[in-house]
Amino acid sequence: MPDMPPLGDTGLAFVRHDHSHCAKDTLARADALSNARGARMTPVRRRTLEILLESHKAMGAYDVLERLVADGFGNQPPVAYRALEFLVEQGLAHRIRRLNAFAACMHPGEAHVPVFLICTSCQLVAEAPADDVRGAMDAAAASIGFVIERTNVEAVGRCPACRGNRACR
Amino acid sequence: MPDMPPLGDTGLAFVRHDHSHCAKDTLARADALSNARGARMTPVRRRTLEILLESHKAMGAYDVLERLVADGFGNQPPVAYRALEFLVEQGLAHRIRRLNAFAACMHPGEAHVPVFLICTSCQLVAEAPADDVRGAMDAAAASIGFVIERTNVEAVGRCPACRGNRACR
DNA sequence: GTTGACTTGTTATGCTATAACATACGATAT
DNA sequence: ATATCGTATGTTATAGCATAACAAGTCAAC
Ligand SMILES: [Zn+2]
Ligand SMILES: [Zn+2]
Ligand SMILES: [Zn+2]
Ligand SMILES: [Zn+2]
Repeated sequence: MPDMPPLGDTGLAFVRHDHSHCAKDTLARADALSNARGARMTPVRRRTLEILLESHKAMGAYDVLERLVADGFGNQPPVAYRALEFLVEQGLAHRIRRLNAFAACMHPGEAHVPVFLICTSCQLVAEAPADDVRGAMDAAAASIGFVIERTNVEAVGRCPACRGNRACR
Repeated sequence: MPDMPPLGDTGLAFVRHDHSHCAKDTLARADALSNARGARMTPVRRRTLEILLESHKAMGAYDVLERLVADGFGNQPPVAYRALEFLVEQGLAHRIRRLNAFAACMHPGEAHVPVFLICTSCQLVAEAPADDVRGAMDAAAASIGFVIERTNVEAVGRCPACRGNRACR
């Protein structure tokens, strides 16, 4: 694969790339990770992850549900919410609170602080590497004796492609 | 005021302090700011800010609404949402997405990147100063050509008081 | 006093999320 | 084998969050 970005594939979402390979690879890593942990990657859960991996956009639970229904799974909200909850717990997906939506994790198994860059034009969501963001937050918190357990760090703005295009996609 | 924290009152929410003074002062600054800008601080809007300022907790729109109703304002959701929207636009309140709730800004008029520390035990929310958090985010974004417009940075964890108490408050 | 911009009230609806219970499945132990 | 137990899924019902759209009131400028 000659014109793929290097392994530090930050912001891959905003770069033209072989997404089918990208998705397949991430799914494989997720499977391996689940196996190694003894977590049960059941059909609904795996299908839910596949659906999230179809694009670098975030999906609402009800959108995921629609897709699951089409595949013959139960058609009530808990079906989607439970599968998504499992994926989030396993670090295979992230919840994007700003969008009330979920996105597949592009770095499953790698220790990383998810920082999301959300393009307001094309709706793509990239997971940026920002370990120093977490460092800065820990420092600020520590200065007042607060101990951080979990974080949500999200930013909306415009991706390189959309800033280039007048009309955007 | 001898035992008040110094002006860099970060994490004030987690420190015992003269909150009535804290609230009155913040409200006064908000009023001044609105005046200076020609923004219309109408009765509902001002009352909404007062309600948010009653504590350092975040409040859901429907909780705010209940209070507004008790004061004789309209009792439909848009009444609360519109007032809250105004306050957020004017930088007098912040939306805490993780909680689907709103909190008064404790630094109105000061340029600041809101970083919220949310205690899972006592529900208090502090606005920490973390300009280097924004710096780190901008750097990460810039490295892939993304331009950040707005951010949500939130952390849940435990505040100093709650870590000290076995049973918490 | 009429116009026009803005604010508030009100109706109605849509979207997001979870509690609670029933059923099915799969592994383990007797 | 079959009883048992934990886990996963299906299903019903409801709770919680948010906004569109229109009507009615307010206020200042012309
Ligand atoms: Zn991809
Ligand atoms: Zn991730
Ligand atoms: Zn205070
Ligand atoms: Zn603030």
